[in-house]
Amino acid sequence: MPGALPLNELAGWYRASARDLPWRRPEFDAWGTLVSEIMLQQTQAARVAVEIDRWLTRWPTPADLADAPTHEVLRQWGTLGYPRRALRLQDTARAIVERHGREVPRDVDALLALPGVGDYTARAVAVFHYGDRHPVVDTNVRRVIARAVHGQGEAGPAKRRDLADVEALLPAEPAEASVISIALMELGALVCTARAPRCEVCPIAAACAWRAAGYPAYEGKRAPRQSRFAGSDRQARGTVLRALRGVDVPLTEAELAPLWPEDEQRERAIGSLAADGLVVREGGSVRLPH
DNA sequence: GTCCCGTCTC
DNA sequence: GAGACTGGAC
Repeated sequence: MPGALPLNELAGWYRASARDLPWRRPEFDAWGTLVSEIMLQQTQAARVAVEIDRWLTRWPTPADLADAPTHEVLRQWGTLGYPRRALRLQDTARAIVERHGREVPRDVDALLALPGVGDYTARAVAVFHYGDRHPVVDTNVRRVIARAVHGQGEAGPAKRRDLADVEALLPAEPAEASVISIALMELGALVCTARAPRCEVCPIAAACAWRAAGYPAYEGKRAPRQSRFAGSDRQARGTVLRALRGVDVPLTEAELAPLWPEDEQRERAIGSLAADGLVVREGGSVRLPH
């Protein structure tokens, strides 16, 4: 087992170099933290940063979002991507109102039970807002640990085991553990990046097992190649939903047809959007849910 | 064109 | 464990 990470160097680097992001402001409450973490699941921080304040101004509490018309929630979600997250966020707001007395739960298992909240998001809220001690493991953290601790260039597919691995290297004190978790994420986002790591400015380069081994090429399993977006069902779904966000009336199949001329794929896209609850078919028309 | 990268479903 | 799911950056 390689030596321990220099945690003091890492924490010091974070304090000096962290980006000034809205959700790191001290006045961000538990709800704001949860909303921002859901948005950050699939979307770059810079894009979330320009949307989060507008969202929280409109729906400052779970009760406000629970009562909102779903079509307005989808419109406000805009082009953040993966709009099923917006539906699940509203479902989560309703669950918080109904099951948790309008307060975002602190307990990790209660958070995990909320729709759209998985291993990363549940612990991010418990750690970054409530200050509890848990491993917060996203892809950045897994890559940093893979390199610095295990001497591997890449992390390979996510495993449950990763949580225990990270937990083992966190300081015992919850506040210190929280800083290390956020610092590992920030290091992976800014310095220990996937494609062009900037080892010359890395605060833990001297202890990095991958660097010490001479940057061996990664031999393990890789995530499968992502299929093409152009011409995909994903693109067709996005095209239909974008059109519906832009109007406040249902669109007929005839109005949608020119936007995605291939009939079979357009129908499949509308059908899968309806199955997800993102659109409603009514007669020969398609609309956003009320 | 390639990469990004958490949750859910199967 | 594998694949679906968006839109934008590079």
